[in-house]
Amino acid sequence: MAQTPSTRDRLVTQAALLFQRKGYHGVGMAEILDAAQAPKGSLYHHFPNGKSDLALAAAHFAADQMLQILDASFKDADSLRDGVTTFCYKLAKLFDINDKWIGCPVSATLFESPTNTEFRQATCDIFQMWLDATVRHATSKGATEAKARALADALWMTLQGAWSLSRVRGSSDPIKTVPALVLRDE
Amino acid sequence: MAQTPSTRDRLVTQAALLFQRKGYHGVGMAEILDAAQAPKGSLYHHFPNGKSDLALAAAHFAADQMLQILDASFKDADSLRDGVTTFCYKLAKLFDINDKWIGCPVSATLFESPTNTEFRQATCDIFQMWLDATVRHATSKGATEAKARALADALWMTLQGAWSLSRVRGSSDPIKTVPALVLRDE
Amino acid sequence: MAQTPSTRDRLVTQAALLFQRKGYHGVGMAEILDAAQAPKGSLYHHFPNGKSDLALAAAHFAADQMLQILDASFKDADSLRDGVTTFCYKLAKLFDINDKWIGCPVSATLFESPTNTEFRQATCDIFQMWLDATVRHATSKGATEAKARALADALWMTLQGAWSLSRVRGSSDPIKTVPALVLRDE
Amino acid sequence: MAQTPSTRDRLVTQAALLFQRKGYHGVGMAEILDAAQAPKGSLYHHFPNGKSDLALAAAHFAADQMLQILDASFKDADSLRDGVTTFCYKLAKLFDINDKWIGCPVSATLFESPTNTEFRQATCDIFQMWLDATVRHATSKGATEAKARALADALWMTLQGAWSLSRVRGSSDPIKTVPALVLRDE
DNA sequence: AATGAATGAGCTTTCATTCAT
DNA sequence: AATGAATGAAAGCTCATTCAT
Repeated sequence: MAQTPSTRDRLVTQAALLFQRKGYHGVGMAEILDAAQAPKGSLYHHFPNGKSDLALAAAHFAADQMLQILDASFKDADSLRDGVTTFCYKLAKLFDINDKWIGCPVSATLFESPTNTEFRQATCDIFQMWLDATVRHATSKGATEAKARALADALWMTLQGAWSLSRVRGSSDPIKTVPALVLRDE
Repeated sequence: MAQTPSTRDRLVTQAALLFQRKGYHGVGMAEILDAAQAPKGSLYHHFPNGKSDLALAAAHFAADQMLQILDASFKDADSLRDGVTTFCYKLAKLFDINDKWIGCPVSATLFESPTNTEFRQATCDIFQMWLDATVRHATSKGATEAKARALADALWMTLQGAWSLSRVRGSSDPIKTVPALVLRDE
Repeated sequence: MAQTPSTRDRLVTQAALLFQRKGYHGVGMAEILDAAQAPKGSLYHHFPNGKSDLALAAAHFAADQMLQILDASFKDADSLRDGVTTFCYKLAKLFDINDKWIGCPVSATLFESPTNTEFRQATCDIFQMWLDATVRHATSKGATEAKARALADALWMTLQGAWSLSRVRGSSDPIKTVPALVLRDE
Repeated sequence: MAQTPSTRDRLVTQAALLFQRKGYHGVGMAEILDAAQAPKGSLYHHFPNGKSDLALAAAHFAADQMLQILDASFKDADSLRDGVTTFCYKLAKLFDINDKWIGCPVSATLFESPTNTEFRQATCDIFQMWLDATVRHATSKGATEAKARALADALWMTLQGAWSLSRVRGSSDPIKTVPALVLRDE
């Protein structure tokens, strides 16, 4: 049943991975096309605005993946603590199997320049989506609305920092310390 | 008494600023040369290895600046809480006067590609320098060695994330929440 | 029927001519692009490795031209002496109509540096191709295999030197003395 | 008694070697200065016209060396054949100890472009100097003036070609065949 | 939807040279 | 005689994009 992914899908998948590793300006179109095994000219059919369209699509794709990991982590969790911990350890594993060098798939992809408002807005929207989902999961595990919001904020901010530190140190340990840091009050 | 800075110094200063805003690959040599009012050919006299040498020098320069802000914040602080808070608010102000779009000056400058071990090592060294200084300040304000270490780790990791979030939101608020997050146990 | 040559063909032709006159390092890409009336970016579409790819293509193109001149010289020749003499005089004419400043199209193009093994191997292959063809023509005119080999060796070595001397003196006379030098035993 | 060579001498020696290996355009001033351990700014004191002056000095220096080898080869020679053979074998040895990649020190250094008349004239003068010396040695060994001239012409032309072929093949064998080729009539 | 050639602005870097000291 | 900083033109090459088919 496993179909060969379409050219468009391959482009998005590979772009997401590459941008996440080397940043928007660190990846060239040729590299993406090569990784996706896509012919040179076909890109602008799928993404009329070229690289920026592709980056946005890649960021949204990666954001959805992240959301799925979050949902899966909380689905079978017995507690808030359990859900957060599972989520962070899943991300730590993802980090390890990606050469210990991936960061937040969205900020790595969409931090392009101070003046790119389209990218900034998209990043903001995605972060809000993640925060909202986290709040939902936290309240479903018994947290108050206020506590859920505070936890979600702390979780995602700390995760951003943990990704940076993990890359620098070449170890997923910082990511694994996130639950302890954000759940101290529990 | 204020002397005109040397060409080399102007290059480092401007490069530090630009890399911090747009990342290593997001800044071209021409842009740096232009900002530093330096002629094209003179760069490779001071930095034989070109852009990468300049980026390393810029990162170390920015790292020292950060250290000075840290030292100044703790010098007149009455307590650990006071020092951390002053430090974060100084950074928040720095963020605001820089178009609300600067991140960690080191990771923005030296996150180039997974395989660049020289950059990764330099980043690691600078982070350690920051952590060591923070531990020193914390113990001098009465914290135990263990507590000082834990605080330093949490502070710098959370700061990394706060910078990201502040950029996304166009507001220094996330940076200002860092003290509360890392000092909850005090 | 004469079609406009393709961009690729124009690049190869002009590159062959320019390299032959000024050597690999003496010709810039801009000069070749200009001579071929080709836009800057198109070169790396046809020659992904840039200048070195183009030089190899140019050398092979020039080598084939040389082979055609050799074949034509021997085709209607009544004797070995006749073929060799016709060949050298054709080359002398070519030298004269090229500002009296062209050398061996292959060594001028591919003598780049001692460590460039790819260029050295290509040069070696082309020389062998010329030698083999010469041996074939010589035997077809009645020479023994051994004599044919000795003649081919002497011819091409002497020709190399004659080109050098002709350039220095600004006269095709040295080239015209080659038949006498290599056919003394006939 | 062995003095440290002057900066000027070191520049000429190293330039001669480098030009001979990589050609005039294949060697940069920085490379020469580095090889000669000479400070950047001092070159234009010794060679006001820069690279071209240095190349001319290097070519003349190498030409004199060649003349000394020629003289030494004929000084103790019992016959014309003996002198020519010794000379070629000395050159073959020189070729071998120089990574099997040196050519005529003069044409490699001074073949710059078709329009450089100063270089062309210098090359012509040096070749004439070599030819004259060879004629002198040949007549001193009993050859007639006419025979001596013919031999000198053949010797130097064949040598030029032999150097090319030796470089291509990475073997001094072609150089060693020169005596046989030019002395067939003896 | 797909293709490969074309495009020229832009990239980082190297060039031979000149300057003030 | 020597020095190292300065200089900008030019080097070879890559860029994201567009075009005709």
